[in-house]
Amino acid sequence: MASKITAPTIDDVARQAGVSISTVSRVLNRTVPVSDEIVAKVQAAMRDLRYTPRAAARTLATARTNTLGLVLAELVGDFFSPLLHGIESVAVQNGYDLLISTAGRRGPHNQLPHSFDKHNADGLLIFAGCLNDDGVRDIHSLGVPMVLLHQMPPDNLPIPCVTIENKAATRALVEHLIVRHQRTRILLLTGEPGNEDGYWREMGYREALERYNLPTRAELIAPGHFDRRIAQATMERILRERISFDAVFTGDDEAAVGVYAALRAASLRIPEDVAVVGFDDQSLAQVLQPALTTVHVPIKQVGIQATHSLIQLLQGKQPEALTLLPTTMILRSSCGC
Amino acid sequence: MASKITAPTIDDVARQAGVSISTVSRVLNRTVPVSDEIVAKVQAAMRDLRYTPRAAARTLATARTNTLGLVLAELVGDFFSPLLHGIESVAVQNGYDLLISTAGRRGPHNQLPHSFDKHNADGLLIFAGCLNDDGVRDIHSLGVPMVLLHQMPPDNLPIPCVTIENKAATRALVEHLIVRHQRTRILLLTGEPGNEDGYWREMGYREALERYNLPTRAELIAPGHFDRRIAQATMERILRERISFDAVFTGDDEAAVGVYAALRAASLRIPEDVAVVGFDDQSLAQVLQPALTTVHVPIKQVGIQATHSLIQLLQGKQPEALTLLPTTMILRSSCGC
DNA sequence: CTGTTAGCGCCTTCAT
DNA sequence: ATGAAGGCGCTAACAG
Repeated sequence: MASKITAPTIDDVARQAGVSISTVSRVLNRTVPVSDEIVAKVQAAMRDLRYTPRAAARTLATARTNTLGLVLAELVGDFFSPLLHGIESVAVQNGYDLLISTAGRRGPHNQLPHSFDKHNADGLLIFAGCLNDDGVRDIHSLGVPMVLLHQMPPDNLPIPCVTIENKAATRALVEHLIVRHQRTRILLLTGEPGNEDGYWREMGYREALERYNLPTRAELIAPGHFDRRIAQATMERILRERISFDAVFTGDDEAAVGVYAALRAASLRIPEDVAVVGFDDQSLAQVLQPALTTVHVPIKQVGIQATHSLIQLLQGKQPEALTLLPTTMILRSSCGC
Repeated sequence: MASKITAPTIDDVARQAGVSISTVSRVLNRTVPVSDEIVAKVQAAMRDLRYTPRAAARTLATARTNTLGLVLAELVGDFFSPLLHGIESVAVQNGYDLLISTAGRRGPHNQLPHSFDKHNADGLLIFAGCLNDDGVRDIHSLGVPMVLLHQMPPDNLPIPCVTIENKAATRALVEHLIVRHQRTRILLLTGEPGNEDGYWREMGYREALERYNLPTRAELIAPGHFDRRIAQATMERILRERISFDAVFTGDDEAAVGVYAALRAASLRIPEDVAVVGFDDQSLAQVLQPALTTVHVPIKQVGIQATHSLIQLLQGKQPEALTLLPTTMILRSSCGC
């Protein structure tokens, strides 16, 4: 395209080194022993010519792209960086490139972004919220290797899934509020409908209340959507309606930001008037004043594990069907500790 | 690989539709008019067979990958998400995929990550801190279309560069501290050596002091490296050494987090005892207490502009050599306003 | 408007 | 240990 002088090909290298292209290919791929002498000559020729093999040609010949496709919902937030970081580290370590794509923000779709058919990547890493069950089924039926992150496969399809322990951690957190800090009217800010993390966190919340014979009041369950603005709006409404509460489980840390803002605007003190706890332990959590009590999520590990599983799949091995990464409660000051 | 049954090719579609492969290719690429009737037949066949063209084959035939390579230093921080978001939006809009790669954290390298030769991507987006001057020269001499982000090309090479206005904004910010808030001993936390943003911010700082005949004291210039931990360590040292100061320009918002922590630990009040200002306007800035006065950086725009420039380059057009995006001061409470 | 054919650059049997 | 030749799937002239 840009340069008129066509880049050197394997033929150029072969000619320059006085060998056949198969030999060049062999030193390139170390697939078969080649005499040291020739290896040296070939490598010299490659260096001279500044030769680099054309990825497309190899792919066409081998039917492997050496590329992992990453499908994400939205490239936002504190969450996404460590995840990608984890994925990237094991991908490069295993010689894979990373092709990135976002599914757009309109919620789960039933198709991949059009560029992502099975021929651009050897396998797919699919984050929750990108593909609905139909979409997952479809890709799977095409025989595309894939692993799901924070989302269970439909119909018990044998698709590896990597996610985190949500329910028990939430229950422990809410019980902490009840037992340690004598809170009885605990507000729950939910995730978006269909979000599995949100679903299990809600289950954990309900279990904790039940366990201590506290009523589950409908007016104490409201949308937070793991979003600071939505959480703030919800809190403002609840304050306006004078619904009484003495604690709030914000669903995630991002939502906690909105909760803090609303509470501060209403001159309510944290944790004296209202205890606040989040989930994720994003880097934000330590910055908030008072520092946020939350649950640590090993998000980088999620990326690492998922990528490992995918690579195992590509190697014909059988990865763990479900990897449930442990989470741990982080007590800071916003709960009253 | 995974599926034994080889995926359908253009030949299968042609056979099924009763036409030649060129015709199929034509309806695929809309390069030449095809009769409606045949278009319909071909599309039906494609749908039946669940056909998707092999990207590698097209690439080999056309010498185009339809992929943009993104070279980043580290996938961390608030900074990176909006940048990637901007890049991604214009990439997909123009039919490009995104291949991501990190250069590792060991500072600028003189080579691309090995997977990133010119044959994997049509062009490269290179973020500051990934490639040193030698590296940039090298890639450029290969004729690879590229644009630099937050980094100027060496030797006045004609490589488009997209960056932001650092110096004037910093000067205005520091002058604000001087004029509005009567600060005279203003600490500067610098970026890493070689970081261009940091360099220009330091220049702005110096100009502001000069302009108001304030001395530039060596002990008031110390490393922050745009990193909260390093900034915090530096602040702790400065407090320990009882160096006197009444304000600090933290270099960026991330460093401001460390500064806040150190000042709080020393029971110094912001802004009464020490005024603090940052740079970037990351989402953190509003979360900090007191809310951080800073400079807004249109980081998503940087991504958008850079990608536009790269695409222009790929289209043979001549993009702006240097795009300097404007920044604006955001007055919040940490400066005393 | 449609079909035929020659590559694109590399890997991979198959010989040697 | 090395060379020769076919083919991966698609596009792009070139005919018709």
